[in-house]
Amino acid sequence: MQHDKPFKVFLADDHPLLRTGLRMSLSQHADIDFIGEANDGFKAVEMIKKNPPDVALIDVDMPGLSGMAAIRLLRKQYPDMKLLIFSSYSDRHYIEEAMQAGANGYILKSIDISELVDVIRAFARNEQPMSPYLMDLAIEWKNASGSENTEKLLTKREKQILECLARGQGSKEISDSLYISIDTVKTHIKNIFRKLDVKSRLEAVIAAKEKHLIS
Amino acid sequence: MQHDKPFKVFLADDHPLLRTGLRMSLSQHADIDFIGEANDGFKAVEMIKKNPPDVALIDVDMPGLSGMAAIRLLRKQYPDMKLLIFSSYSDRHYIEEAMQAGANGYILKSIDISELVDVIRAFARNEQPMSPYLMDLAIEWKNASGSENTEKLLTKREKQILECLARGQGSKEISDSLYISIDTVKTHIKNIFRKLDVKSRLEAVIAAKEKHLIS
DNA sequence: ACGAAAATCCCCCCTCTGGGGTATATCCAA
DNA sequence: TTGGATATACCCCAGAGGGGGGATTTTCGT
Repeated sequence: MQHDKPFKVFLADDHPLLRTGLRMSLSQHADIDFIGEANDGFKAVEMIKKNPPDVALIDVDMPGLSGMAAIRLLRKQYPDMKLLIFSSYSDRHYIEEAMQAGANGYILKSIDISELVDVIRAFARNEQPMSPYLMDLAIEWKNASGSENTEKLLTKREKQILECLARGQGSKEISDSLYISIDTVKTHIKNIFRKLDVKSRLEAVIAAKEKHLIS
Repeated sequence: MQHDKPFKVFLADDHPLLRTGLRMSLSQHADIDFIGEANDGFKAVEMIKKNPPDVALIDVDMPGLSGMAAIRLLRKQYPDMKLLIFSSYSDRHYIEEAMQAGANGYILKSIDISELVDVIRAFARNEQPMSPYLMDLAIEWKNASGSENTEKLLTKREKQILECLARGQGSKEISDSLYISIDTVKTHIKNIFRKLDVKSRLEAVIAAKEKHLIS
């Protein structure tokens, strides 16, 4: 491997200290070339298009364009680029969302630097060092058509009403703000309950938040 | 200032890359001595007690002991140490909680490195470079007795029942799980509503989450 | 030991919620 | 074009939720 060209690595993260940390850490490895960094999703996409890396580490939580959205954009244009989500949280739903957006991996920021370097190398070499957990998830989606499970579960109107519920609005308030009958609101809510398998507004909001159907 | 002893700076954060970034960045400044780092609140408190710094940057979101809790512990023992919360989010309630816990400042991780160095220097020199926003908040607490507003607003039992509400439990379920009458539960809930100035369980949970009274 | 705060329980009353139907107009894809 | 999904609206009804009291015991700080 030492005789190949160095891997080109890019980082998108809005924390200057963290970018410095990676820049410094990777500069000690001759087989890795840290070609650039950005502090938001838009700049990341722009820079990556000008100078495409082999591996891109992309933070989920950035101002402007989020990491997820950036990956969705990049994946269309670069089917083979290694796009790795770089996140603070091991939330199951984030991981699922990332993989569905087209990420090749999901890396926690609490990772040790030496391990991170190994992971970057492995991805660059096409070794796909996925954790067993991520493997399980990937398999789940392949057969269970998981995307529809939460994407198309609720209709637009139902999602809209769910947002109202999450704000604590009552049926009357919702019917007033949407200019529909209170009975219609109740019907929608009943359907939401059935689809989410819950028995109260509060449970519905909790379930929806867990499934990232709402803010 | 160049003739004084270097400022001793400590960092607690669970992201190795970020720690490396700060270590590297501060190593270029002769007037700053980066004396140590920890990846969780417990280790941070322990290390700080062994070798107290002048300025400690403490991440809010760490495994084990949180940054807020660590600051509460440290503040008791070191009234003059500059304890700075280091956070990704500019959530108003986080900031309030941090200041109430005894933090001297609240620094966003998106800060530029040069600016961060300036802020650390300013705090070490006792200059208190607070943002106008933080100043306003500080003044609010001084006269409005803000600490009691959310700290002692709800009794233990009420907080406990609020937790149950946040899980979506109904009055009957709560009365069963706490071995009290359903009327008592309803009384507590009525008191919670009055104190939080809301009219429904859902609103209560939303308000409580905003005020960080519950998870 | 005292008084205040907290926790417990009960009453009445009315509205809202949640579950069960049924029905119609619309729209979209097969 | 035809059937399924969607959005709309209505009915009934039991039970939970929410607002107003009042009362007792327990806990806790001074």
